[in-house]
Amino acid sequence: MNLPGRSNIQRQPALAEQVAEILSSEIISGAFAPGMLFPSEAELAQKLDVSRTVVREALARLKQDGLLETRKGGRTKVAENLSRRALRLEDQNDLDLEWMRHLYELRAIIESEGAALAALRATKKDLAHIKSAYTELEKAIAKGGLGTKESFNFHRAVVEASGNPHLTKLVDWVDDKAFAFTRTNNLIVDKNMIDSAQAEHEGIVKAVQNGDAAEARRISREHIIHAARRRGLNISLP
Amino acid sequence: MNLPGRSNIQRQPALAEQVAEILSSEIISGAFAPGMLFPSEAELAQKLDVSRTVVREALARLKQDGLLETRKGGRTKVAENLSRRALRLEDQNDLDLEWMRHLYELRAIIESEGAALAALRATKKDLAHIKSAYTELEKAIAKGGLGTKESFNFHRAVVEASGNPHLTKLVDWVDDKAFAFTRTNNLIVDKNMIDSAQAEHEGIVKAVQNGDAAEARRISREHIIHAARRRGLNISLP
DNA sequence: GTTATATGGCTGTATGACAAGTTGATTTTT
DNA sequence: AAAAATCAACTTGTCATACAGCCATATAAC
Repeated sequence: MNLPGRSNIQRQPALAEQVAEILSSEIISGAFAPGMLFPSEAELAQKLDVSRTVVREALARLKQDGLLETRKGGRTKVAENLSRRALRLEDQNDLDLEWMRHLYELRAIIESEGAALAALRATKKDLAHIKSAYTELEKAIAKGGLGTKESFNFHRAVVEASGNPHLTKLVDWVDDKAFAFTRTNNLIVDKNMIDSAQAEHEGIVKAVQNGDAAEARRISREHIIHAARRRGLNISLP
Repeated sequence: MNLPGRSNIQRQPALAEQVAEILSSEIISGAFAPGMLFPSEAELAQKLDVSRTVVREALARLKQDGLLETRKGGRTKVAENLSRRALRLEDQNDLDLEWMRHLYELRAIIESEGAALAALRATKKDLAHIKSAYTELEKAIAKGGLGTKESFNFHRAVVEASGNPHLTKLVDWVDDKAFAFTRTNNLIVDKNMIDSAQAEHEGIVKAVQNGDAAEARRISREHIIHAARRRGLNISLP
């Protein structure tokens, strides 16, 4: 017998989710212009042949994404400017290597610039935070662990020192996706890899401490490129 | 008489929105660990003293954000890895200058790196696209317009040539927010500003065309810094 | 012609009902 | 005693209905 495995059995997504998907792509594709009136819930329910409940839950999702705006009594409108909408990198399959390669490329860019800014702006508190995260990482490795979580915290501590909350949030987000990739891929690691990675971490700490932005950027960028390579992702940056 | 103006009258957000806000912050603050079971809809409805309908719409929003996962019959769980969640820079008031300053800083970083990559990777098609967008922008300015939309398209064309879809999407998103700021602030512009901006645009085109990544990066970065300064936002980058 | 006033339509909320699936304890079987 | 089948309680998904509150437009009154 050769069963397909639980995870490959396709479960029909909930109706509300399907409806949200449909309406969302309609809006994004431009079938509804910004500011335009949206069909009423009753009309949508009738056309899609679902209950108003389902339509409302779908609309709730679109509102959350900033695609629609509603007012009690008034009619639903497509958002005037979509600038408020959330950023979402369509969650491609985690195993899509090209997708991940581009993500690591982005990561190399924003983390290295974050490190450069950190070198210029890190307060004493920031620096203490970075060093503490570095120590934690070292401890985790000494214990024989991979230090995945600690590494994540170290990178976060560095970018936090950049003083730019948007950049911090972005790096946080991207790193989270990258680390998820590591988790799902059960990466084979040897002591060598970990040691060289840790050497790079140390280099970042020193550069930030010395206020050497260019060096912090350089090492950080190299570090991510190496990290990507360790995961079989080949990236090159100018 | 001194009325507060329509936009200052506070409208009570819908219950579902408030509930979503509450639950969302509970999760993000860590009160619910990833993978943890979430209270049932009935329980939430009772505790929050709202109907199950409201709870369900709130949950629909959280599901859209990738914070929760549900299965018919099974209990709702906090997402195991929050990596799928959407990125959202809490839409602070557009007039929060510090917020905008940081946004422009981020913009300078990612656009300049996008331009650098574009210089290395732009195909003939990409280049034609960039040039066409540049021409459109010139036309719009010649007509006496601000060319806001055309400028947006030009920047998008450049980053698209980077060949990195994530970076493209990110730049698109950030630019959209930045341009919204320009719109709402009714920027005072003089011919001088427009001309110097256009000169910088031309510089980017040439650098990309020549495959000069460093130059493309430099000009692009300067360009955004100037753009920010024209809007009264002072940023400095290493 | 301008100002009040109905009116129908829309979203927001609540309630009740049932289907379909999961979960964990209970019972049965081995 | 251990494994398997059963079952009952609970959970999410969906539908239907009802009504409150708000909005825009048509209608009536002045």
